[in-house]
Amino acid sequence: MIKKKKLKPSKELPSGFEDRQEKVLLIRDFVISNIKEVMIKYGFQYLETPSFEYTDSIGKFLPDKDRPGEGVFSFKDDNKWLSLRYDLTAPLARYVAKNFNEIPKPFKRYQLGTVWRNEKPGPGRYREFLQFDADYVGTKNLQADAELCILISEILEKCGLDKADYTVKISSRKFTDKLFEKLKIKSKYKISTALRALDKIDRLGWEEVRKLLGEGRKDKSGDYTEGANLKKDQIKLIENALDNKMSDSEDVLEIIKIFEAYNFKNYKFDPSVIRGLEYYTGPIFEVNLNFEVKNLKGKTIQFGSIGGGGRYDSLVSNFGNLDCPATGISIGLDRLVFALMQKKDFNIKVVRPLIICVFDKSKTKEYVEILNKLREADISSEIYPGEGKLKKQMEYANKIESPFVIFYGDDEIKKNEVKLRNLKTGEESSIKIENLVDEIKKII
RNA sequence: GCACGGGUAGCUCAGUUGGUUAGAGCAGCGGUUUGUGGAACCGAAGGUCGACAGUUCGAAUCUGUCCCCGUGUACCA
Repeated sequence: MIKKKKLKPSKELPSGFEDRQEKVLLIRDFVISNIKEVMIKYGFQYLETPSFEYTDSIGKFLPDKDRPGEGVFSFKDDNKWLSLRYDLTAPLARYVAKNFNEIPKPFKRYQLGTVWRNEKPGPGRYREFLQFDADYVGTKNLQADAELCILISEILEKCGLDKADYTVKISSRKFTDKLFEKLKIKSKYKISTALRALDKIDRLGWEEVRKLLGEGRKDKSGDYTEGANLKKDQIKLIENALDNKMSDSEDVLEIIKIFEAYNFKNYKFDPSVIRGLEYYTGPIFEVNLNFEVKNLKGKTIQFGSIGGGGRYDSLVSNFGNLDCPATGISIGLDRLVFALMQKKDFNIKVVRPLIICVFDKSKTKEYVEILNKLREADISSEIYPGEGKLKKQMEYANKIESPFVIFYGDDEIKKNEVKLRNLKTGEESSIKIENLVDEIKKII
């Protein structure tokens, strides 16, 4: 026999995927319950769509690639390409197109769901994450856009953030369209390169962005990025237009008016908000946090936005000849939770069971009697689920941070009582069986 | 994709100019009272040093290729 190397399965996670543990999940649940309350208050319907869609219905199809739409996870099923959704907006558009006659117009829905992106992960950026999405479909009324910004603020404040902790930035695709028109910049390449450069002002600053608008930029690792090759005076004019924090874009002005009617103040017009290039057609928004966020090693990181959105008046019409304007906003919940945990001390109560120690397996019936009394009173409890000596059972109780351990051995059974040990203080007390539930309810 | 850094025990890491059987701390397992945890002590166990090829009497260490991870940068509907 030839000895072959045993191939062990890898215990590593695919890059960009994470195990999420209880503490984080409980805070995420808290955020989700706040979201649901706010959405009900604002009159939205709850919707769920599947994780997979046909590839051509969730994004652009790239016919020259063997694998459709780089950036999504796809596989071929029965000769048709399927992909995991990369956001909740495209599936919504598909849903609206499919159910166009049945749904009310306007249609307001919210959705919570996992989305997947087949991209290189980075600090705080995963390839699988939970997204929250709220959309108004079938209305051009800019009150919808304004309400989205307001409702996001309400959610954030419900989660414990102050007004100073975040800013809703708004702009409009029309602002930059107008600007480039004025400067007679017509090349699509130049416009998209310039937009991407402007999107980086927050992170890189004007000095670097000027290079990206001009000839190009070399980053500190030595990598070179081609620039938009604009002329110096054009760059200057762009800079001036963006520094002048007043919008000349009608949709932005109207939204600001609506904000005033709602007495909503925590917004900022910021023309450097760009957000993707493809489907937004009008107002765009972005939600930024104003406090420092540290990574797991304690290093302060550029956290970027936790969410954003905008108006996409032509997305639904891609599915057919449907005239259907829409606007939406989304939040990356995992990122929000990560930041919230650093800002606020959540004393989320993690419930741990009381443990009934096992002295003798043949006494299981007696243990179960105690267990049933506790569980009937909704007290989290268990009979020690492993095997081993009392020492091991105590170590287990300690490790899972159980509040109390119950001893119900021969001595106690004879006296019709249990011994209760407080794992924090080490105190022990004897309690008659009939008083057990009441006594425990008192101290827990 | 591009650039730089890194892959040694379950985890965090050390390993000197290439030299016998590759080390530590923590965790885990057993014990120091078989009815008492969080501390301490003792003991045993745990690794084809990311993969493959090459140089060499000899490779965790040098060279090449590939894979994976991290950071920056680009892309991101």
